[in-house]
Amino acid sequence: MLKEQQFFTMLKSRGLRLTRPRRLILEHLSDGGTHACAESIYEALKRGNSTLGRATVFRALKLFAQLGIADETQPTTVRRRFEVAVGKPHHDHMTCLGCGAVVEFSNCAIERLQETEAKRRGFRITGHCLEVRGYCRRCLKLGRGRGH
Amino acid sequence: MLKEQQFFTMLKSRGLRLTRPRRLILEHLSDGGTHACAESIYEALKRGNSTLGRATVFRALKLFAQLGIADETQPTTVRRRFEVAVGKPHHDHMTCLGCGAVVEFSNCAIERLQETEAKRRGFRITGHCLEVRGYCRRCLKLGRGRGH
DNA sequence: TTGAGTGCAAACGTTTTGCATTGTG
DNA sequence: CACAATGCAAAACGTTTGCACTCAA
Repeated sequence: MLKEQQFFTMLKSRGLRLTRPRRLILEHLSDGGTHACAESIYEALKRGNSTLGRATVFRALKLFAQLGIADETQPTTVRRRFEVAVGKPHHDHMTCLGCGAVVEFSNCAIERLQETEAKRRGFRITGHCLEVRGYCRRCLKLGRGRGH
Repeated sequence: MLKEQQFFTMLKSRGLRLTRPRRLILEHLSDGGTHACAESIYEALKRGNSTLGRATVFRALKLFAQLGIADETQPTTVRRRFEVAVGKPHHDHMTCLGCGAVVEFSNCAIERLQETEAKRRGFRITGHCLEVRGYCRRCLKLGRGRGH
């Protein structure tokens, strides 16, 4: 669990400040347990803190993600993308957070393991999406994605 | 590859019609190769077909997905969700298309295989998201999710 | 000829941005 | 006291919807 002192240090080293909203939002994200969205955090905190703005929550979450304190549960869908589902070999994606490049890959063993997990739960799979996030070779060479 | 006659039959059996925009959009999705979004399809087709409307593309893509002709490449994110990334056990999701239920699971072997694929490509993983879509035990019992 | 499908524009819900104000370090 | 961060309102963005018109069967 992240201590407030650690948080303060992380911010300070980048010339950033530990403010009341940031403290509250991080606290809520930690305690709330499961995957929270900006709106639910906003609503929860707004009750006890009537001046909080939505934009602040969005800005804080983005910051936390950049600092590696928080992660997005699902990959960010900017625009919905579709592909023909008939007779096409499946593939997954590695998305580079540095340059946006998308590396495609496929691995049958992963698919088989998914199938195993699904069977165990009586779940019938019709499709899946695996998105790996991180930094590509080129960005790592350029020094991006070092501190995580 | 889906033949036009097949497409026509699929539509007709549901009282739907094979229209010029639908034919063009499906064609583009097939030929275009990679994951297309509504906007890119719209722009591409707009050039040769000046009366096409954006809404038509969105409606067609939704229809194709319902018919099983097309699949969404990424899971649909309504609101971005975040979780604390420090000292929390990772888990993935199985989402039921019948009732919306989310089944959580985790499998280290899958994670290791991802790592292997990443290493092979010089990619450094900072996170990932795996969403399996299909039908849960309960919905299957109720007869949902039978047709392919 | 009928009603499914379209194009347009306006509405929607989530996220971002501009800017004057606040408050941390 | 400087300037990072905020709250607000307006803009931006992808998507959906209402409606009169069109066109496939």
